[in-house]
This record gives sequence, C-alpha cells and structure tokens, in this order.
Amino acid sequence: MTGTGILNQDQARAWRAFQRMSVSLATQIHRNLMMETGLSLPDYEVLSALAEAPTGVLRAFELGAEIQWEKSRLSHHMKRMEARGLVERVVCESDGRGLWVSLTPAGRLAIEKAAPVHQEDVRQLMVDALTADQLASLAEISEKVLAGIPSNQDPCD
Amino acid sequence: MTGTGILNQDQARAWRAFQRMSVSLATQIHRNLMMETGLSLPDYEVLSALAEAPTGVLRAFELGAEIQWEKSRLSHHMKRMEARGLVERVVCESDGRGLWVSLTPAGRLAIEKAAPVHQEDVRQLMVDALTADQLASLAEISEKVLAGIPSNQDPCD
DNA sequence: GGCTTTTGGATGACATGTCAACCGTCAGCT
DNA sequence: AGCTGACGGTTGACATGTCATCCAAAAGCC
Repeated sequence: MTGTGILNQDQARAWRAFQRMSVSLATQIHRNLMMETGLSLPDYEVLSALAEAPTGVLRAFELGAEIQWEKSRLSHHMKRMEARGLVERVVCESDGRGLWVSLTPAGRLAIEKAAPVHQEDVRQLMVDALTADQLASLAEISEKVLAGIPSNQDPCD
Repeated sequence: MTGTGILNQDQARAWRAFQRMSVSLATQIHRNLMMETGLSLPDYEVLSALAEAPTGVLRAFELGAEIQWEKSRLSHHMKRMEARGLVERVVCESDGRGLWVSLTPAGRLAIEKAAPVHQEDVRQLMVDALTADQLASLAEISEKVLAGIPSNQDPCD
C-alpha cells in the first residue's frame, strides 16, 4: 500500500520535494536580494521587465502580461514602487484609460546593481547545484508542466 | 554574447521557466483547492501534517519543523485556524512554554475531504504532464537543489 | 448617433507572511 | 542556589497578494 490516495509513493515524494525546493529556493533568493539591494523579488521582476523594454517604458497592461501579474496586483505594487521612487506612472494620451509605467533613474540604478547579485544567487543555488543535463531537463520539464496549466494554455485551440 | 550577466541564455531560460512554472502551478493548485474545499494550501499543509501524526496531535515546534515554517508564521496561522475550528491549541503540562496542536473533528473531516481533491490536482497538473522518467528527474533535481540551500543544510559537518 | 460590451485600471477589505522584539520557562554551569 | 543562554511561543507593525467591485474610456454593433 502506497499511501492514502491517488498518488503513489514516488509521485507524492516528487511533489513534496519539488514544493519544498521551490519554496526554499525562492525564499532564499528573495531574502538575499532584499538584504543586498533592498529590492524584493517582485520589485526585481518589475524593474527587469522595464529595463528590458527598449524604451524603459511599458503600458501597465503590457507589463502585467510580461510578468504575468493580475492587474490588481500590479496596480497596488506600482503605487508602492512609485512612492519609493523606483518607477513613475504617466497617464496615456492616446488612450484615456491607459497608463505608462516608466523606469526612473533611481529605478534603473537599482536594477543595474541588483541584476548581478540576483543572477549570482540563481547561479549558486540552482545552476551550480545541477549538471548541465539536469538543468536542461529542468527547463524542459518546466515548460512542459507550464504548457499544461489551464491559465497558461494558448488562448485558442 | 549571451546576455547581460552571469547567466548564459540557457541558464536564464531555465530559471525563468522554472520560476513561472512553480508560481503558476502553486497558484492553480491553491485556487482549485480553495474553491473546492475552502482550505488554502497552507491550511492543507498543516492539516495533513497533523493527520499524519499517529495521534493527530503535535507540539507546535514539531509541526513547524515538519512543514518548515517559522514559528511566527505558525503562531499566526494557528490562531486563525483555531478560530475557524480546524485545530485546537492546548497548553502543555510537561513544558510550561509548550503548546499542543490537535486536529478537531472538523479539521479531520476537512482534510479527509480535501486530500483527494488536492492529490487529483497534483496528478493532473504535474504528474500527468510528465513521463515517469521526467518525474523521477524532477524529484532528484529538487532534492539536489534543496540540499544545496544553506537553510536546509545538514545541521553539522 | 445610441447601446452594450470589453478593456485598462483603481480601490477597499481582507488573508497571508516576514521581521523584530518580547516574555516566560527550561537547561547547563558554577 | 544563582546566572546565563537557549528554547517555545506570541505579538504588532508592516509588506505583499487576492478577490470582488467599481469606474471611465474604448470598441462593436444596430
């Protein structure tokens, strides 16, 4: 008898290991980034999406799509980040509902300082812990699982 | 040139895929569990740790160790779960500081109803999306990464 | 032009988590 | 016994996220 339910022992073990790992990893990386740079992981996501945009400016809904955040979450977080001087919100001329979100100089500085720190953490805790094959496996597995999650399914067919 | 930093393109892609996947997966499973059973994923962790304990009772610090929660988080959450009638907190006779946390009948009922739902979601979204080999890989990879995270390092040597 | 629906965002209420104290008890040591 | 430090837990302030709701501007449609 392998357990109480639908999953067998191996499957349950895989799930537990995966869950623990992903939580621990995110926590560790978040905490480290926070300590070293004062940016949270969500801050980092926002700033790096903006920094990757050619102009350093994105419509709010584009930014939200890029980092896969609900609009409400984005709205709250933009308000906080604006208050901290990391981004700026500008009303959109061409669309009366719209909002541009742009990187302030302070925001650009922050992401430029944070990027190496964060990447170094990812390297150390994930990349270096695995062989190149394993890392490739992980990427493949992740993409496969992701593709199977309803909310990430291709819009149509 | 593969990017701006420390990670090359493949590594960065692996990280992004992994991160998106783990967030999406957890979100989806959480949301589904919540809708079907009224339990959050954290509720589920607590209840299932208690249900797995032979007596349905654990010292708070044991429970915390089991599910890897900080004591503060546990304390807050136990208060909320007690208010909802899912667990009960009992002062410990043998240790004046201590606390027993026990499953109430309602809590046991809740976890018994929730377990199949949750396991089914895990199966559907993770297990079924992968081959058996990939699932085994994922488990191995997870354990390896987990072992390399400082906060999870073996206490000594 | 009017009407309905969709879209882009904001908001308030609330659940959850973290951090930094804090407090009483216990254990080890002299 | 008396000190000291570790342990088990609580608390309050605060950051973060979610949900449901609301709003105004856009788009479709007749």
